[in-house]
Amino acid sequence: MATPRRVSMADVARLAGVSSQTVSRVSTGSPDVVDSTREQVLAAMRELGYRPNSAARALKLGAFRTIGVILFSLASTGNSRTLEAIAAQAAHEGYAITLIPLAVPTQDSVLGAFTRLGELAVDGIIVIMEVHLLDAATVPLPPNVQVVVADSNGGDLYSVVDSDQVDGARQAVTHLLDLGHRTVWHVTGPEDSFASNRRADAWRQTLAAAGRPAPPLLHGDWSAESGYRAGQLLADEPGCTAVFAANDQMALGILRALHERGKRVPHDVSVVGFDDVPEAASFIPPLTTVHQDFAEVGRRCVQGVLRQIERGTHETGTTLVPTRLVVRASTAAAPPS
Amino acid sequence: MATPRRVSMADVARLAGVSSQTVSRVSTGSPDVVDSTREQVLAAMRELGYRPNSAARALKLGAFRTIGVILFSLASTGNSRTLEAIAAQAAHEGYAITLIPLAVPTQDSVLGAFTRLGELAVDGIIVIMEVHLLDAATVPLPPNVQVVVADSNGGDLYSVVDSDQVDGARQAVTHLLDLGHRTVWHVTGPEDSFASNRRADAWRQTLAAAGRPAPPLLHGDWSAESGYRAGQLLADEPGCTAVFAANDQMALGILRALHERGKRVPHDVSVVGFDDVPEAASFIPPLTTVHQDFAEVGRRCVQGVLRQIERGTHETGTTLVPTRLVVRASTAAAPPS
DNA sequence: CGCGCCGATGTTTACGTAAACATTCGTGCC
DNA sequence: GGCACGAATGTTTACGTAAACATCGGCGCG
Repeated sequence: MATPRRVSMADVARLAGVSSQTVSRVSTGSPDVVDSTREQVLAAMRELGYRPNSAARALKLGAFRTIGVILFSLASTGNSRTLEAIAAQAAHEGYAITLIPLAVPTQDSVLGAFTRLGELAVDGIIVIMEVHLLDAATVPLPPNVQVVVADSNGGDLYSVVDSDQVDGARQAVTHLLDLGHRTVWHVTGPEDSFASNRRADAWRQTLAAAGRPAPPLLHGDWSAESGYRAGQLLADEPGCTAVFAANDQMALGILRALHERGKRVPHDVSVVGFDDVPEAASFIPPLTTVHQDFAEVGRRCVQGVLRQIERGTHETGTTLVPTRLVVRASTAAAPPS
Repeated sequence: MATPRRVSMADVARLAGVSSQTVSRVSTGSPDVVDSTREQVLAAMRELGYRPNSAARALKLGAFRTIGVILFSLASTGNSRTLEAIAAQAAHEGYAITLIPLAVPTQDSVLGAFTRLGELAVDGIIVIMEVHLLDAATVPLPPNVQVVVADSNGGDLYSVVDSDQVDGARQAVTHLLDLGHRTVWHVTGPEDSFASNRRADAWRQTLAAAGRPAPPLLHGDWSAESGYRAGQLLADEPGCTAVFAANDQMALGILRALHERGKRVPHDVSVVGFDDVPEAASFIPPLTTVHQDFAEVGRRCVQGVLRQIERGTHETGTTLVPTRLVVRASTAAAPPS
């Protein structure tokens, strides 16, 4: 177990017959090294199996080429996919990702995560979470660390990247109205979710703009089970011919409830979801839903942080990634009344 | 933008009127500091907002309290959930997670990831991936970095943690046979997946042990769409009354195909899945499936790496996490023939 | 032909921490 | 009461890197 001391620049320098500073120059890609010397150094590196030590580099530079990602749960498709895109884009830019999962979504734990990331000397932070848990006044962030927030509400304090929830919901509702449905019922997500609230707001406004009455809101919690319960209620509403669910899981539950109660989709009731999870195309029937481009959200998060890191500026404002309605087989013209 | 130089131990020491070494002792929790002094130092830390610099600490100690996680995709529920558990457990043990996503699952890219993690001075590595991509002979791992592999085949070279695929598949098939089905069809995952292969092997062996003929294998790729295609074939097989799908997504596709062809589940055909994704309970009908405890897999991965890190030993062998059949409404007694 | 400039490389230093070693001081024991 | 010991704290040093500064040598130009 005797750890054979790591190969350092000094070792490489000795073998190559140059100073360690020249090795450093080669390592950082400085142009001030003549080709022949560079070759010699590279050869020595190869021979010794030299790996730069990022700890020493970080100590010297005060930066790690690392982005911290704080999130609460990976259980949702959206978070997973966003994280995956973040990781991929960061890797592409030569940055590593340090993941801080939060056991509970409280402000205290977010604070703790910021603290830990501060110690870890990350260059930037991406928070995948509702922003109401953040409060700039109490968060002791190192001043040179930049933050981008995904899946959140306001871009007042931080730079925010999000899917265009409002337009997605609008497309969904409009689609149903265009099919001749008199109005559209809505099953919403948890009350403390901004994404859920924005979708509900857009649903209400779209109905209002079309001069249609808004049926009472049904409350779910993103889970298929909660959608199932809502679906049972909807099945008993004789006037309900169109439902917009705030996500695909709840839509799945609604489909099952309607099926069990003998309501045919889309013949009797049309259903639209939100997210476009890969399985949505295989629901019974294949689900019409609003596609979110999580990969793009992740990419823009990384680009946003890196831009701020490079420029040393702090940005605010919201970047919206377009959503689009994917029409499948769960929606059809309203039944003749 | 003038970066106000970070607070260092020296600053704290000056304010507290002690040497920086004493600050270091307090910071590392050494017992050789008298309480009154410790209090003074802690007060100074609070006042200045001191944060230990993990880069310097890592440089000094040669270790980071960081675990690297290499994985190919987060798209699958299993990987996401496993990663989440890994992150949670690691955080609990005071370790950070550095995520390296692989764009392509080739040996070269795994090698590159190892190299990067080597530079990042991680203490251990967890690989969530098929192990056939690893080849100890060619992977230049720092000798003091420990590796644990999840979701893989052999524990010859590394310590492996996996769900008990074999027992899960056995339970699924046995359940169907016990219901009176003459035999069980199987829709398998991608050919290069060990998990998929093990489930298929166990399926075959369980049938053989029961003296039943094994129908031809149907090949899928984990996706619901591939399950749908397999389901279309199965719907045309008059003798097919029971199907075991290698994951829940494919089971979903099968359910849709059977539904479209007028086969009733479970009345005409019973279907069992694998994974127990949260939505499985809301499929039409609710899916009987094999539950995997991804959280436990993640936990054991972390525990395995940390144990090796602490002891400085290299372990091999496989740890199996139990799986269990969850019976819902997609399976029933075989129809009278 | 000599001077100055610039490109290539070497030397020094600092980053923040913790181990190793040094020092101080009080206490107990002979 | 002096001496040895050990607990508490201070001093020195090294970890590996890269910036800042120093040096060296060659080449162009007057």
